[in-house]
Amino acid sequence: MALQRPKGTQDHLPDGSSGSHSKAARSDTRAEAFAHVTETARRILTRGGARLIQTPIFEEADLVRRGVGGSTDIVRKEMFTVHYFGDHGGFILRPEGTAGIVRAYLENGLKQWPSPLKLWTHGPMFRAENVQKGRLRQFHQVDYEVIGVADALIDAEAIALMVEVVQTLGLKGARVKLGSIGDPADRETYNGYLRETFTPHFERLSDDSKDRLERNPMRILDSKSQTDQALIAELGVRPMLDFLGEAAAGHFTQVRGYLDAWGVGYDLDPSIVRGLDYYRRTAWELHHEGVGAKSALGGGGRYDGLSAELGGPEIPAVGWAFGIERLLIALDAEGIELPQQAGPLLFIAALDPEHTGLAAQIALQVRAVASAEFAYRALKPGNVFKEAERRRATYAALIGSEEAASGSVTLKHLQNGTQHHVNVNDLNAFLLEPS
RNA sequence: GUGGGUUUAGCUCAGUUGGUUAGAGCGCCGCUCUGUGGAAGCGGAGGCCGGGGGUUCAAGUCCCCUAAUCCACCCCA
Repeated sequence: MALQRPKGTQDHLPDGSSGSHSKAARSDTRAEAFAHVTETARRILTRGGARLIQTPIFEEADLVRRGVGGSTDIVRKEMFTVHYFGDHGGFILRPEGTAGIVRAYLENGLKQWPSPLKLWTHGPMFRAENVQKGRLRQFHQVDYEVIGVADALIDAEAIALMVEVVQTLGLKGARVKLGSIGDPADRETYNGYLRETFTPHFERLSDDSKDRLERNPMRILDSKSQTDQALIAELGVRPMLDFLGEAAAGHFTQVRGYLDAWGVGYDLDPSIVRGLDYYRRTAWELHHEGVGAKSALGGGGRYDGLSAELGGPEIPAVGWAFGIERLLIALDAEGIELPQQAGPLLFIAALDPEHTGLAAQIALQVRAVASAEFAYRALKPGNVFKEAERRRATYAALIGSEEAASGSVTLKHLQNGTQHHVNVNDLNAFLLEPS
């Protein structure tokens, strides 16, 4: 096929655009379902005081490398770089939202706003990954960040908000997996412990885990290899939570205390490892069985170290993001139908070509108070209703010579079948009456 | 980067052991229907069978390459 979108991208089409209303477009490409997710997130997050922020979808390469972390797969092999003529270090299509938001916070002096500053955004992210279920090269996230406060109360609020967004959309099967990766010193201690523990048994590790032992030993713990899991059990490997320092342990206890008190459910998961380097302490993922191999809808955590890493002052922060495509997959798996754009309140058509302009004029008049569409050409009476029905209109109106002469329309409510002659001057008011 | 499956109309799919002009359902357009919709009937448009190469008298069908897509590994949302 000559015309083909780039690998790992999707067109977001109007809902139902495959032709029939009974057969929806593919669940992961419905533009109106997407909009419903972001609108729901906006409503919930802004109620909590979050302000909308939008940052560029490309950033300086150096910002992304330092923000995400040089040891991550994202930086090692998944970046889309932007080249152009000129003497410059290059740009990168953003693989996640946090680094750009923290950059904007520092660059624009947002620290003078009341603290903590709660921000939210949504938009496309880019990773040069191989494609599979719920994994795209351009995907979309809803992103929430709270900058400026280190208190555990803020972590707990962030988790509660994330859960509220997906539950408000109707999702039932999502579970929070909660852990803590401690402070950097704690993690260093723990990684040392893991290396000491596994190195004598190096040959028994899977090939992937042999790699992990050097790069990121914590990854061994959630390996899918049965031999790895058997070895972990046999050695009685202790969890990260045992190695939390006093400060991190206290913080984690507080987070859990708030969630318990508020009735926000979660599963304690000591093997939680975040993919990005900047995380500290609280880390969590939101999982759902419907979304494929990795089952993660999204994740979040505290990243008190990022600001300094980017060259700013030490500023504590916590945030999360979820993938909109993955959320739609999960909703689809639960059979949840999201609302799509409603049809017009009025569809109006003329019976004769000389009145089509009048029909359009009336539609324009009605648009002052409601949605209205018109037929661009004259229709036979039967087809007026057929066309109105196809557009899912509430009312159909037709104009023949009698109506045109008397300045009225014949108006029919398509659901209950009631019909009236309404003067054009009274039409707007009539349409607004409850039917 | 690796392994496996798939690719025929807008969508979901048939297509015999290779053999004339490639089919169905839904959808789309029109007619029956010039003052009343959802139905039904009839008619129509729409395909270089993902792309390229090869075998053959003959390829949607067999072989090779390639792309996309789906599932999985690594890893992430």
